[in-house]
Amino acid sequence: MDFVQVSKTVLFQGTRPEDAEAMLKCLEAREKQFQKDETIYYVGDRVSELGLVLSGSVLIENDDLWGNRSILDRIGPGQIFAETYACVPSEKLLVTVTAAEETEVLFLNVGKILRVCTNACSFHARLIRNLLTLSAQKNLNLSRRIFHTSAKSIRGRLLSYLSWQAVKQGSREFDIPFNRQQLADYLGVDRSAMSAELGKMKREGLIQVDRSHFRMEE
Amino acid sequence: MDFVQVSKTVLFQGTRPEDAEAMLKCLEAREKQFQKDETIYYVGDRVSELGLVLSGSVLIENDDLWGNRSILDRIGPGQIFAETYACVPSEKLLVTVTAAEETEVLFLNVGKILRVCTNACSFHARLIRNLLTLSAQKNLNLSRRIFHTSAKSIRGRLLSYLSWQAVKQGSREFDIPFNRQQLADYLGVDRSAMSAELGKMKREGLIQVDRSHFRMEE
DNA sequence: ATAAAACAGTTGTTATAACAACATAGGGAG
DNA sequence: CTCCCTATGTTGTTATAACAACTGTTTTAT
Repeated sequence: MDFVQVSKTVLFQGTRPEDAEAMLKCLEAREKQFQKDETIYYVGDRVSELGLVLSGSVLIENDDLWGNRSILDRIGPGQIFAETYACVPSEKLLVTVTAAEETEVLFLNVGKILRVCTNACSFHARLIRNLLTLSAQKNLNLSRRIFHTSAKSIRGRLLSYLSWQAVKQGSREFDIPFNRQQLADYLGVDRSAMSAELGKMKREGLIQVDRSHFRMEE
Repeated sequence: MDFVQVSKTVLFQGTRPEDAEAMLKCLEAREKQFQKDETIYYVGDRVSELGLVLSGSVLIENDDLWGNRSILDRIGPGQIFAETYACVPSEKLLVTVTAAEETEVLFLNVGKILRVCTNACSFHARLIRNLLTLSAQKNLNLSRRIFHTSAKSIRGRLLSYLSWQAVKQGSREFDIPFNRQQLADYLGVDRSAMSAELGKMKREGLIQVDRSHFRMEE
């Protein structure tokens, strides 16, 4: 395994490669390879290990009762998945995780991470801190999404999201990291209806739009 | 301060009162009292301390640009608030926190919790673990809410929520912890429209309902 | 340079939910 | 018991968004 690579992941950042190596031993991490479209975790599973993507990528998907699959997220190299469930092992997965391509995953038992290592492996603290930070950040992302989708109208949702972006980027003029379809999915609305609403807002002089570039008027 | 009480809070659970006492010293916790309606944290603030409610309760509210205030949550004795923001101190608060009544709050600096205590105060580990578990649980709650509100129709949202309750409670027949208004708020729909939809589903033989008691038919 | 694919905007129709206003039922308190 | 208050259900109207089908535009690949 490439410990330099591991030490640069979101979970291990701040550790040195040789520390990462020691930690993986101590944590009895196991590595596994998946073929494209292979399922890694099934909806309804209970899990106690988080997954760290070493190469390739995995899809977090919502397969509903009628067989419709919608993709919620894509996790690439250096990112982790299922960490929330692994922190609360009693909860069943609401999602399915599959390999988007040929993928190598490193599984880490969160229980072991949390238990203070008897070998006085001091890096656990760092790992736990990283985990907490990641969890908190995810939390904020989820809260924000709920926030921006709490308005009933498309316009309300757009204004909520765009105002936040303006504040965040510290300017009335800014770019957003979504195309139209992605923004519509994020806000939970129909793309064409959203497009129409953006057009109306433009005509009313509320905003200026060009592709992913926006400007909020007074 | 009552250390027995503190040791029983969500954050300190699993510690002994005498440990809690040592930890509070070590963490330089500060206690503060608020009058009813006094603001504790303002929207837009950046914070590095989480709040532990010792007595009374606080409201987490969303005050929008037009002055409408909607209450997102109420945090009572033994519960914590602003912990997510305190874990990511660069993020501005999306909400305002006010005292719902006369309230005592203990403020704890998360940075200090995360830094390993030089006094080899071993209880930090416990605290951090509790914090991580709380964060993960909150995460799951938020994810679930997004899940249940991702359907476009009222019926879809109801089925998503009710099916989940049935699975969670391991029975087609179960009670939910909401009244109609609360459920409507949770699902982000109009109460009367939801009531109508429940009636229709009842007539179609999909469900049986009596107050907060539900039964899902095959 | 051209074809193909992805992206974005437009329009008309239809389905659906919000909203408002009211009706009814339940559950205390006296 | 009956009055009151709250929770819940009902209905009709209106506003709004979804949906489908299409056009035009930009990007990418060859």
